[in-house]
Amino acid sequence: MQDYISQLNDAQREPVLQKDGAMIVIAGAGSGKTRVLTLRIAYLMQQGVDAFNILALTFTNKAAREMKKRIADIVGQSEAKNLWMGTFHSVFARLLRMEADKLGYPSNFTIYDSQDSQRLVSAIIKEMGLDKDVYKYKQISSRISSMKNSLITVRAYFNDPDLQEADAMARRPRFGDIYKEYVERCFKAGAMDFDDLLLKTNELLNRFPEVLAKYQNRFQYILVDEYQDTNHSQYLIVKALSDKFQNICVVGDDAQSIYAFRGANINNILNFQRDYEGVKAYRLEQNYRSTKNIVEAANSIIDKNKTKLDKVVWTANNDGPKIIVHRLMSDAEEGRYVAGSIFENKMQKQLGNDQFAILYRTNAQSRAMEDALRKRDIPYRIYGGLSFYQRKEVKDVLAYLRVIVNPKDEESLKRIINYPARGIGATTMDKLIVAAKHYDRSIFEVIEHIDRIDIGIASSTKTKLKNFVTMIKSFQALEETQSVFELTEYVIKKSALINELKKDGSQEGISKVENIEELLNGMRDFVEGQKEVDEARGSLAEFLEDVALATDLDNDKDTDDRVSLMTIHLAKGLEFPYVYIVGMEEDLFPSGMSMNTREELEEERRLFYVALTRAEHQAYLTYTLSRYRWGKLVDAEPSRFITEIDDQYLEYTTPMDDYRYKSALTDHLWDEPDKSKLRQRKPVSGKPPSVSRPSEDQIRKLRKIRPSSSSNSKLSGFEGNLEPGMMVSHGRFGRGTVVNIEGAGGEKKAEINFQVGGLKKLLLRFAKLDIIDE
DNA sequence: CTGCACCATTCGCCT
DNA sequence: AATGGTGCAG
Repeated sequence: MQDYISQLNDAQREPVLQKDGAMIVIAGAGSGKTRVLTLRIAYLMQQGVDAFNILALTFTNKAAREMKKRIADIVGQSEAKNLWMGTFHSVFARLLRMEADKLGYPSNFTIYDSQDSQRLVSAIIKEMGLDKDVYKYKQISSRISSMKNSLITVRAYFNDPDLQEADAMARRPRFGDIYKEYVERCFKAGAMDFDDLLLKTNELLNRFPEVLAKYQNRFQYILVDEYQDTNHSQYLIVKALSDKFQNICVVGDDAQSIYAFRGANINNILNFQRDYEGVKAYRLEQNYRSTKNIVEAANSIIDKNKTKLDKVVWTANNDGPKIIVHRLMSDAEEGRYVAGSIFENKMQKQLGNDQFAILYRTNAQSRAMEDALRKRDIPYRIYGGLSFYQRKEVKDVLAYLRVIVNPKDEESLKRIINYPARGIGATTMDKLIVAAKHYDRSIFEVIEHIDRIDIGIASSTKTKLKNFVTMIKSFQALEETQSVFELTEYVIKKSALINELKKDGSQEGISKVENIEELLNGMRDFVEGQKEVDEARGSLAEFLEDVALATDLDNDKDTDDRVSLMTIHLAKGLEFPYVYIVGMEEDLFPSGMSMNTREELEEERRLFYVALTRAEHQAYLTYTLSRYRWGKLVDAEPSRFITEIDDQYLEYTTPMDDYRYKSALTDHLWDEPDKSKLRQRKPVSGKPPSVSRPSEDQIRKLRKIRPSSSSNSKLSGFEGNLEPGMMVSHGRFGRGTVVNIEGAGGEKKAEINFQVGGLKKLLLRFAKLDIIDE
């Protein structure tokens, strides 16, 4: 243990050795935060803290597994096994299963993925007879999701005139009714969606003080990784659980906050110091990952953002090569260039494929890269996109399994009740849904008692329904004795699902059968793996939960030597010697949908920062002048992010005359004044930055100490904005404390706890507030 | 009820 | 480009 600790630098060592209390570690990219987290946990255990009393929340399950392994190396496998470690979603799914009955849920509740949620919303809109062009199910579903992430329950929604008015203005006055029906249907189906896993945890902890106490006592030490990407719901869970002991350590980097679109609130990290007593703040600023050139280029990018904590990442590494900027005519050419460059680098430097990553903003961009890599016979692996478990044929098999575990699962039942076709069509389903609503039962229960009710279903159809139920029940009986693998093999045969697929001899059909075989192989591994790990039975329910919450990164086959292709979001936390960031174009990166507000643009910029800082040795930026989008060829122009990098770190490798030629075809490029620098080729020399650690004086100069109205805000970074924790005064309500800020622009609202009037939510557009300095 | 064919829609990042 | 919904013939 001492060996490990002595290998840390001073900044890393301090947070590892501080056993108790609240602390925040602001960790720059590549500064060794995983090491700090790992060693901190190991150190805690060595100091006598029981593994059972430690909760560590990580960003991916893979990160949790790896950390656990490293901890096991230090403190021993048998101890490390008892740690609660995983993503928010998987940890609290596990907790909810143990306490489900308190919330009226079965412990074998189903987890709806976003597709399930969307299908249900879509069905509800249809059933309610609403216009599907006005009520778009994806939009509605995502609004429900953001409600839940902000802990706005159906009741809270109907208690908030502002929200209802907003929906009325958006011409969807029935949103609340859809939301209500959706929640009820999920409950009746014994299903929780992703957001419920957090929302229901909050509900559990709020409604049952004894449950809260139990877990507060259990989780005496809490660690949260990637704290900058927690949403309000997650924030409250952490707050509640850590409230008693206040031994909380959060780690993160505000500059890498890239999940606002799914409710992450960067203020959680910016304001952490106000949430706990005597918070110790640590900064990890030395980057061990990348060359000086990359680190400083990345700094020059993030410097353009206003919302950030003050921190200066530096490195003692070599300068390294400049970032290559290369322009191409089309996305296909971009693919060829990247594949060619990878090929050359491999040959010249004798590198493996796994030294390279291609990063893009959207999954759709992977296609051109794939084609080019295939032509060059370069092995690659795509992460993300349509994940294996979301493919139709795989989901169908899983739907059978889900119905076996939880017959109330409406979405799965609807998927399989007539697949393969067994004469139970839409008309019958409609009747069943109406009946289910009428009797307040699940559809499956209605079918079970189909003989005893008259809902106008022909007796021949009733027989078919009864056969279906009998089949499912026979599967259920088998679940007791058979492994997941054996059961599934039986199910796909007996349900005739596999025959249905085998009938289709097309290329597609064959690949579907192969996918199901792969699923079965995965199950076999799961069964074996569970046997090895501990005596957990490897039950069907556990398998389904793993599958529901698995990210594509979790299925690590990273032993094989392949080029990695993924979105920048997925790349967070990873590193590669050579990184190609493709599609550096306006409207794509930054995304056209994120250029409306400063906040959105800053998030895109952080995303670019994340992308660039994945590179250890060399980064390439490519952009094209035209690209296929939505099946059409559209013009493109270089991303503003290229020009935002300080020129001294870049090398433009595209010949100028070439550019001029193409630009004549796209005249508007000449009109953009600040694109002019793209036409210059920079001299290769450029002054190399100093090698030593910057002096305190330099750091002070580099850090932008920003004025802040609050005195305890060493880490605050906002300019003149209203923030939680501030004291304000209002003409009518008097003095109060800002509890929360939500929304943006004209919709921006502050939740304020007034000393006299209590909690109020005010639209900043209207509210006349004065900030009171302490 | 089934299956096919065509039309329309949508098109970000993720658990 | 790809998926999902709708309409029609059997």
